[in-house]
Amino acid sequence: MPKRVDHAQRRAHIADALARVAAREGLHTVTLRGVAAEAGVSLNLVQHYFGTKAELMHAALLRLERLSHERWSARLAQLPRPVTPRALFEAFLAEALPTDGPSRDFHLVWTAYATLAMTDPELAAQPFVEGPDRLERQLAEVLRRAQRDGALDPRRDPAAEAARLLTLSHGLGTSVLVGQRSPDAAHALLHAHLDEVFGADETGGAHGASSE
Amino acid sequence: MPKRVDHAQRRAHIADALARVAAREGLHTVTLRGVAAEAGVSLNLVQHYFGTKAELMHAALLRLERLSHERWSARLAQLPRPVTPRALFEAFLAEALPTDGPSRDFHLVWTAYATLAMTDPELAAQPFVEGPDRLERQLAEVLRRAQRDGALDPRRDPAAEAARLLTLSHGLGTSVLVGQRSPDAAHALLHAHLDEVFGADETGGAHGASSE
DNA sequence: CTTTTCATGGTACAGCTGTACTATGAAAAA
DNA sequence: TTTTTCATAGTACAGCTGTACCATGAAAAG
Repeated sequence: MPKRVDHAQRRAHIADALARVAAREGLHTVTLRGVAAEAGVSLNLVQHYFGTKAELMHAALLRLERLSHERWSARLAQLPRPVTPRALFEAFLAEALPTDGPSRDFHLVWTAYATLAMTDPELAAQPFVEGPDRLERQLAEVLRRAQRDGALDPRRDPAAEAARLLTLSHGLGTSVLVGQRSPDAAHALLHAHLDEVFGADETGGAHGASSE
Repeated sequence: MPKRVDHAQRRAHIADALARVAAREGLHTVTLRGVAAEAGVSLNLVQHYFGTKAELMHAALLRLERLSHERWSARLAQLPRPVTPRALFEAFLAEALPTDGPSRDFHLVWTAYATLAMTDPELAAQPFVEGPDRLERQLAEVLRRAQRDGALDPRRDPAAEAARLLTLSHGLGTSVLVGQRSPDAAHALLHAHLDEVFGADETGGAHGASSE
């Protein structure tokens, strides 16, 4: 055998290059040559590790999903214990909104993929269904626990609240990406929503709906 | 002068053809030849009425926006008077979700355009900022009136509630388009949200969150 | 009737894209 | 050392895309 190369690493390197190009110029402008140039490799190398463009696109999507999942897990892991429901949802809110540059890039490309998947049946719609579904169940479970601990009004439906929060954050995310809302405004809105769900009406908390 | 032709009509015909192609196969697959074939005209005719592809794309977007605005106005106009806030929001909810085929097609293409606008600066992001902004102000005004009439808890912030409702409906719309949620489920969720905002908790209304 | 105007059609062309093919050189295996 | 294996590079090619150009015919204007 010859030079011995870590295939997974090479594929990740190229997939990341695709994500950068897509974030900068749009997913629809992605070409094999463009990705190769961004990755600093030859066109043939991209072909060698992915064969076809469709497979590259698919692999880059899977990588995006994996990285996103890992970021979320890492953020959860470094929450101060014990993890209060409110803290967990604050973490979610910080992760789900495109605030800083890298986060914005990720959400941009992810949204572009989702749009693609709406019409391209071969591009698996799985990530856009199973991913959110899993997150929704996870959040619903947290809410159920919060109810048992008395931190959430027992009259609320945990599943519905989880769905509403996820949907709201997603909608706010795209409104930020498109330039309708500032990240701060989105953050404030989602924060106010959490206040309402967790019943901060009477406590007079000085959270403020302004920036920061 | 020769044959006399209604330019606006020809342009609308071709723009509609673009929308159909985009709804069926994705906005990224749109080509001048494809649109021409869909419209049943020659390639040159598309060039003749739009000159460049960028202008065709732009014109089709403007037409989408105009048609959407007209649909919304028409739905508002045929509401039974006097228009109660709740009825108006029900109408909004019915218009904003991709339920039937045509509505799904519209939201699909609209979302694709929005995704494009996130990275293409020349494609005006205006429609995706000014449109929602105007709608948001409109809904906020309705909520303010509702507060004066005692139909809405005065402690609620009309602007924030309008933003939340719009964002929620948009998020639900994409979740339907991507296949995560059924139109009925989205409808039920938004309905429950309205119930909460308008305070239907204690009235015991039998609205039901099922498929109707 | 002539002439002009313009809607419509056909075709050509340069550029880019995905993909296939061939070559080379280095390192591991024999 | 010889052979094999594979990472990497270069190149070719057919297809499609946007755009420019030319042709034609009919209807309005003179």
